[in-house]
Amino acid sequence: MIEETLAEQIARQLRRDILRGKLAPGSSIKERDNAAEMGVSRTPMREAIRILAKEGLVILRPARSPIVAEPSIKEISDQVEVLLALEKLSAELACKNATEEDLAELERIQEYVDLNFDGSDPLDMFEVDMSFHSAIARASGNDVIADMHRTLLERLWRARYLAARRRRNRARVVLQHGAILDALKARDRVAALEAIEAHLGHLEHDIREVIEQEAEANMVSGTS
Amino acid sequence: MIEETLAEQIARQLRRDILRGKLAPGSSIKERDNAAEMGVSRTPMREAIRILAKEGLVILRPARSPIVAEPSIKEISDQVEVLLALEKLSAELACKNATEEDLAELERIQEYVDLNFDGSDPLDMFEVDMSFHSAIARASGNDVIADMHRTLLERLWRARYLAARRRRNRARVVLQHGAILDALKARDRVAALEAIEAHLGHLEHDIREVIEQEAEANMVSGTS
DNA sequence: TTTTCAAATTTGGTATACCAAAAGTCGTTG
DNA sequence: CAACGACTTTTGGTATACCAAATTTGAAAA
Repeated sequence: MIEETLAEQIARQLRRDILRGKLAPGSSIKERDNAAEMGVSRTPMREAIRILAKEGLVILRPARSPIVAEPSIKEISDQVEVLLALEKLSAELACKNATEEDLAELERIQEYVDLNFDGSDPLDMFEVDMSFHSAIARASGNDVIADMHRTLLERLWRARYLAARRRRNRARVVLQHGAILDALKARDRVAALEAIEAHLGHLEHDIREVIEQEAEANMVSGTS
Repeated sequence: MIEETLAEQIARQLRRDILRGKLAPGSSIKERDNAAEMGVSRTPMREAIRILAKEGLVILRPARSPIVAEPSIKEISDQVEVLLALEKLSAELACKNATEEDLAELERIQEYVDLNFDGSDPLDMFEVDMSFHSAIARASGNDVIADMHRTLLERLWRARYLAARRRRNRARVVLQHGAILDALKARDRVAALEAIEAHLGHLEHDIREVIEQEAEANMVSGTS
């Protein structure tokens, strides 16, 4: 069979539309209409919706159309809180368990950022930043942590993207990543925790700011 | 429509069979055969399998029958590691955020255990123990933590059940729960962390012991 | 006897049709 | 004019049929 199932393709398309804001939060996703619109049957569309529900992007309600999730500020800040905790735990474990390949991977990413710091697409840089953090989670050697971390990054994609666009402080990011990397290479648990906290400490604040702004914008335009 | 969808009923039934060991790890779940066997069509069976896949109980392989997951010792110990971290984080947050109702709920469970300590069904006690820990996660006030915690408890159901059956040290459990509860009520972060660690510290060891025993048993009977 | 290739079977993916429940609508009645 | 109720529409849940890919099997050839 094909490498990627039709349902997964649909899910990917819908996910893109949702994260890019093309599908407004709160809008309903009727499996009949959407399926017809995309020229597929209801079966894969149904499964695609379930996939996105699992990812928290859409909400399944009994006997109701699924709707695009509208993450509240609390939900997002809860997610960031756990993301921070997971990453601190990762760093701690990585000091103990990280293989040389794990560290090399982190270094490779950091080098890439160094070289392409200027002139590269912000969205590209953003993806690289995500991959750096994912690599830390993987370096913990704990697959459950890596999975949960990835899930949270996915769910926070939109919020993080908005926050990252806002602040063009990539120089700071590079420095902070370097501090984390150095601490991990030295297997210095305390330094690693501090570096992580310094780096992600701003994240919740940034995200909260962006989300609140968006909430206000919606308030006046009446998309509540 | 009905309260519980047919797919969910099937998922519940399959989950029971898997966790109780009725469906051996590694055995394949063919959606055609299973659907016919249970007298339903493939559609809800298919969805049920996806639900269980999300829970980690079955593995979906491209172009292959789904099989019952056979969690390795590392997977389980990874899960326990995260469970412990989440619960410590919960306790820490609960010291700050727990409402009076949260604490009352914990106290209610503890009282129930006190009263029904003797003479009650071990499986019943086990469920109550799980609910105590879930309540701690909920008391953190962070829904993401509560969700992840619940997911981990579900995935660890079988391992925890085996471990709990083995050691009939419910007296110790009651005492340790009491210590946790006291620390939370006093909003004493350090004491809470210590109490959690003391309580769950044994868990990984117990589970590892049980799982290794089972692995050995499978080794000789050749179910590998 | 071994190897190879093609036909048949198995199995998951997709499309379509039908059903039942919930919500929306409109008319009737108090 | 308001409120209640029956009818229609909408929508998700389920069953069934068909398709394509992957595996298996068996026969033929080297």
